[in-house]
Amino acid sequence: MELALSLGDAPKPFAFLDKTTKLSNNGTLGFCMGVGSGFSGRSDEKRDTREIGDRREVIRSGEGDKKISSDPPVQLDLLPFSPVPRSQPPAQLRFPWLTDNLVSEPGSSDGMGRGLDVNRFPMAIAMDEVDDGADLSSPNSTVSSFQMDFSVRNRGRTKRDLDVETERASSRASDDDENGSTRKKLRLSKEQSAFLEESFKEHSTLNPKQKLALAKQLNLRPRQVEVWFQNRRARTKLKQTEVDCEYLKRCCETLTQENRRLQKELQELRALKTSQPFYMQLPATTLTMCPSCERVATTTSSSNATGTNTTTTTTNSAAALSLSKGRVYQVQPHMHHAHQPTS
DNA sequence: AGCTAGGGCAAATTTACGTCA
DNA sequence: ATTGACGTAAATTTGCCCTAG
Repeated sequence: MELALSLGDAPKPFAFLDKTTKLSNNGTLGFCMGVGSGFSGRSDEKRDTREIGDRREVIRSGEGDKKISSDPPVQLDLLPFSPVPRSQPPAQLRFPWLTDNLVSEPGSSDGMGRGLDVNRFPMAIAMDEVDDGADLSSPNSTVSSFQMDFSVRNRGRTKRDLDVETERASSRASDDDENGSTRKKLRLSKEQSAFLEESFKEHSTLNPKQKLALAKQLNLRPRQVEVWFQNRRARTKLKQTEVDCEYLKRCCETLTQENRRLQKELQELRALKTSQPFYMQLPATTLTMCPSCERVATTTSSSNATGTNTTTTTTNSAAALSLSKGRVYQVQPHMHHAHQPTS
């Protein structure tokens, strides 16, 4: 059995999962389990990641160019997962609502565009590190769907509610920046969290500009945004691990049941062999499993007046096993046979 | 090629906050 | 109203990897 570890890699549902589910429903189990490890595993593993299409493959240096299976069976669909590979400089990822919000809207008094009006925050945060470079504004940018959703979501709440909530978080952050003494831990407001969550759905990692833009947008320190994304990735991985664990448990149970069933069958066959010795008079049949093609060759030896006659037929293992039931047979492992052409 | 500094990330851990009995 | 336990999220620490100089 091959276990390929690949936690939460692909953003799409797994075809493999459907397959294994089907198999399980039939009371059998596919002997190929992949359990994902999307965050490239432990830190002590040398790793490299590369994006191929919308797929991300994890390559560990200790394994040469061997790739971990990219088809894990159970995927908790929590991940956006199209992170920027380390090996290449982060391309400008699309954050449509960000790019818009960073550009002063013509006719907009606050200059922050639509959506979260962070200018309502009384405390200005130290954003001198924010690069006001032109890269942040895209000529093709449009109002993002999230921004629309964000506004809709807040519609039921009063302006005062939002102000109070976000002010609490941001003012605490600003206080910390200012006095620099004891750093109080702040809870992000629901709006800030939701915004970060939406960003995370777009991209689970941020390049520096996106980080700064998000920080500015939410009136947080860039470090806070960075930490939030780190923790979010950790949470996602934890959840995925739990899901994988559950899946493996079920696999284990199924395999145990199958093992019991086979043991029982074996016992029955043995009992049959001892209770009905007349079967021994039948010509002995040798089942030979070819390790490469997994075909079973049955060799029947019979004696006649002129000598021993041996015939060999090749069939697939399932058929051979079903034929062999109720019949005395010998199993000879590792006997190579000449592959006969199959029609 | 080897070295170093800087940055980013994962993992582990700590700490502060919010909730509930 | 207070308190302690507990869960969770924010923040910190540590160590590794990668890249640029």
